[in-house]
Amino acid sequence: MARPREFDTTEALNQAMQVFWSKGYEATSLSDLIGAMELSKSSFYDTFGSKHEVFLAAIEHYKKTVTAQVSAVSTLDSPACKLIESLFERVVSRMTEEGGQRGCFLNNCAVEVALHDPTAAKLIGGGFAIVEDTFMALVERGQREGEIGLDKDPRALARYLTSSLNGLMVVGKANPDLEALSDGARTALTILD
Amino acid sequence: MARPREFDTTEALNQAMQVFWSKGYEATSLSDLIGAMELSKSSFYDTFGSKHEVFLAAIEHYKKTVTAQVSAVSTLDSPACKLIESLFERVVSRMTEEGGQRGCFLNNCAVEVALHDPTAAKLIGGGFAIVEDTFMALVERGQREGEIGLDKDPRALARYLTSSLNGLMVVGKANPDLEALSDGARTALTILD
DNA sequence: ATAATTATGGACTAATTGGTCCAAAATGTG
DNA sequence: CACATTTTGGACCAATTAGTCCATAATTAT
Repeated sequence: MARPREFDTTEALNQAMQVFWSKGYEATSLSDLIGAMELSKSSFYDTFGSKHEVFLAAIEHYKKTVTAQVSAVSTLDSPACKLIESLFERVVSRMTEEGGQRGCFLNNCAVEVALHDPTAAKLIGGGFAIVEDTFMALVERGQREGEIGLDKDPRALARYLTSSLNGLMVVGKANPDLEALSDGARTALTILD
Repeated sequence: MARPREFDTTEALNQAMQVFWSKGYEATSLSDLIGAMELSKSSFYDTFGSKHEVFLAAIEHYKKTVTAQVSAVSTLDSPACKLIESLFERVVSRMTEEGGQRGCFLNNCAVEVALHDPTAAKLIGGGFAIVEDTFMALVERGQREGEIGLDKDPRALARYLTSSLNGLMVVGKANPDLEALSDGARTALTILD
């Protein structure tokens, strides 16, 4: 029987990503996946191959959607520093709101699987690179527009911002405290002055 | 038969911690544990109760050993800034050396289980607090000794340093690149000047 | 040496894991 | 309507999961 014509592979992948994001790779079972993706086991293996392949596809999907959104921020025409600040603010408020403690999917994957899954590690590293490049573009713009001192190395600053942002999400997972995260974020951003 | 007199509960716990640290909670099986701990399944359940209880005990063990070492750094009598720098350097060099990509156990646990295991989350949060308090003590000493400006809020700075340090380890997991991590660390520390 | 204690290996669950396979059923096409 | 295609549910698989239990064996205390 032909798969119902309205079946949406991308949406299924999105659902898979949500599950992996919430539960982690190991803790996600096949029944979790086919439940969320709303397809049968046979179709699952037919279309996606294996749990691991879906996982890799989910990482890619995250990069194409969530990470791409971050990347899109750099095209807005507010002052660069404001945009950087807004990225940090968004993370802090997401981490402290009800049910927002999933953090960043790339982040979670990096910690859980990078060490034992080189294929995934490469994809994840690519995702971090997108974020880093976004920050670098913003820093360079900030320098062009005179907000950020020219003495600063854009690449180093971008690397710093990337790891700082991820640090907030990790610490926030164990202790999603608004004051602590705000302190961390605010202090991290003083470096731009 | 009495457990061989030389049996060392603390050492067994240490071995358990090593496994959890390397593989994560979900990916660690019971046979992994009893193999590393060198005891029988029956003794395992007899002495430790369950996989989950051993996990919690392993977190505590980490706090008592590794985290305590970090904490001990604050008692050394080098200049405070030097000590803070050395903590960052240590993380960067460990993350980039062969087989050092396990990162921080608390960090890994926070990401993998904090969301679904409140008991563990509390223990982990306590571990982060030890690190934060260590940084705060160092900052305050730095201020007393005139290295760090009095305009800075020690608590906020400590929170910042804690999340920065953890950020380096997360990013380093996916991409253990010496230059990238050094950039991140060096930039993070410029805030002390 | 004997008795009391205590840890052990291994048999045993019941459930779940990821994954395969196929006959049946639904669909698209002529 | 009939034919080919495609997806399905569900049976099935072997391996593994965390965890229990007990008769046996080793140790300690008397």
